[in-house]
Amino acid sequence: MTVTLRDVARAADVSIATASRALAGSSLTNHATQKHVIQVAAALGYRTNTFARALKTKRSRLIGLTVHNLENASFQVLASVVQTRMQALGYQVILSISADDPEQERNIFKTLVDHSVDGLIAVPNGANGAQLLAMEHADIPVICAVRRVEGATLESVLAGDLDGAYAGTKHLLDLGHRRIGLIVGMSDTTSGKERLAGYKRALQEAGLPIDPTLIQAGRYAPETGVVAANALLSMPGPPSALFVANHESSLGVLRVVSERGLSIPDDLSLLFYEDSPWFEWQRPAISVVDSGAAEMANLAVDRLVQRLSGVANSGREYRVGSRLIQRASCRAVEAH
Amino acid sequence: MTVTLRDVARAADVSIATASRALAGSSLTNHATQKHVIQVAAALGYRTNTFARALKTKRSRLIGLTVHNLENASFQVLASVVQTRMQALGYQVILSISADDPEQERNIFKTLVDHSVDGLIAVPNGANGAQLLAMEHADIPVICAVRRVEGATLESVLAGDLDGAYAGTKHLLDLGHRRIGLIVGMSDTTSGKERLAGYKRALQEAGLPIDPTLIQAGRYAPETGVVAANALLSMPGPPSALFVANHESSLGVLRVVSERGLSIPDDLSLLFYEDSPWFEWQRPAISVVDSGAAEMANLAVDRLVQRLSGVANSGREYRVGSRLIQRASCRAVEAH
DNA sequence: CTGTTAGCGCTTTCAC
DNA sequence: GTGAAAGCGCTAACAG
Repeated sequence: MTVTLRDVARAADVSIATASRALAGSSLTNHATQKHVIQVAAALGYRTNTFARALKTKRSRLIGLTVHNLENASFQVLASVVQTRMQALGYQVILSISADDPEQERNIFKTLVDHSVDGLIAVPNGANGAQLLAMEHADIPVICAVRRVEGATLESVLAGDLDGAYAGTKHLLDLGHRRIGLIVGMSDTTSGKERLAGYKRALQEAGLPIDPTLIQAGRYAPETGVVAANALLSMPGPPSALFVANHESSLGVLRVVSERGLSIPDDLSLLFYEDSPWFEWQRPAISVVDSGAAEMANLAVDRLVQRLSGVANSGREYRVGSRLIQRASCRAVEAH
Repeated sequence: MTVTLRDVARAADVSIATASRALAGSSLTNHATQKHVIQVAAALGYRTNTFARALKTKRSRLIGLTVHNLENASFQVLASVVQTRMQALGYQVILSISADDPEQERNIFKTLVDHSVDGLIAVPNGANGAQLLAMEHADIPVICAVRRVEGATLESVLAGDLDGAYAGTKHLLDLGHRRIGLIVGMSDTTSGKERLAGYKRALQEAGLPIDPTLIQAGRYAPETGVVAANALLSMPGPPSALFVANHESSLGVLRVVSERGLSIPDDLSLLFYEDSPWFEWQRPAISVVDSGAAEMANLAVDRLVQRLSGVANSGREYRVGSRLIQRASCRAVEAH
């Protein structure tokens, strides 16, 4: 039924080994033979059996991609870019969604190893570093994207979160805001920690005290936004600006703003983190610290491709600079 | 290095065949042997080689998933649901992005066959029906989702687009709108055609003429929205409501509305199609005809699971009913 | 430059 | 119930 290499060899009147070589375009020089074999193979509709090949060569031409979810705009971009570019290079990508859950992630990695992926691009949870290191040890290159694993010598492509949060906070400060609410990720994540640090640095540089009640850290989820925004906005001396450095929570914040009938930026200035196409066409358009998702994705692919071609693990961290994009959701206020 | 079945067999002091059976939990009855083998395997850290198994059994435990893009909220949901549920069933999903391009899609299908996927859930372009049929012929179940392929006997899980567009249009009509601009997909797509039909039917039932200048069909892309909205809004007698039944173009429409400084719903009523989390928290919140992406995704998985378990191709079309969700972007106007 | 040969690790008849 | 043995389709020595 399916046509095998043997059929091709027979039809082309060469040995099975020659057929294999011809199709692989290897050290073989005889153009005539090669051309002939290729032609015959095409005529027969031959397609090489990926399993037989993988069983022999131990490479699958499959790569793994793990993200927390597909709601986050950065992860959407990552998934699109990785799949499109790797496909063009002859790799297929196995997509997995970890929900940022250590145990699910553990299973995912195990399964990916079972499927002998040739490489992995992962937005890691942070708790399964040993497993990732074991993959590297087994010669499966791993590139961490967006998040990294503390203490593991893994190549990581990250955003310039500290600088980004600093720039965002400074922007708000320059506009005259003095009480700036921060909604951020948990401090057990790279981005949560760094963005918080950037916020604090900007405040300190401005000689302002850090008011812990103005800082709300939570999971990367919409609910975090509603809880945090409500807490912040219900304070006795509520902030005049909200810096939402927790992308998933943006939706929740928008909801609270809407429910409270707040007018942006008159009643409240809003600055988000990680751009999304929707932010630009909100009314008003929402200013944002863009973390460069597409650039990170491309860099991650570049690194993986390098590693796949044999380059050793640099163990290095790459950073893509953040950019403040001013739109219409932040207004200047009288400093008091 | 890697521990194989043979190692397990040796360590458990049984034949390799017995080991295989024990692990597979097959017709073997001797519980003792089985338990022992399983224990030994676990102790050794044995993991079955998927390629060797696939080479032998011709099933890969891999399924393909093809979507046009990951910007469309429905496709995000589809991808999330399919990957999460199939993973739980022990399948991995190979994600591919076709960009709605027939040629790319052709290659994707070919590659998926090369990787011997056990099944496929596809948002088809429509032009590669023969290939899909060939897959079915090769015993690879194919489930079309969101879109179908004209004239091919493939199971398809679709939205109730005609009824949805009818309900949406009727809603606008009931609100008193008489000139309703429609932005829709091309008529060579199921959804484009059906939504247009629903729109027309509602108009006809209301005894209103169909003004072709009020209908803008285009690709599923943001640009379509800007071109179409500009065309519609620049007309001598512009529509008082826009029914954007082309999800990808919503972004473009929002942009035009924003650029023109139009106030929603005072200057213009807006009704979108296919819900997105962002629509709810726009200001104003945008009314929408929700096509039930999650329900479609789940149904598609259900169907695939059935087919995978041996159920024959029903060749049937399944429809998930649409639902009108009224929010704040449509207002009543004086009928004239 | 090309053919012969030996498996990759597993499942699955077929005997016992 | 369990073992022996035959490959699945391919690649990669190793000869020639």
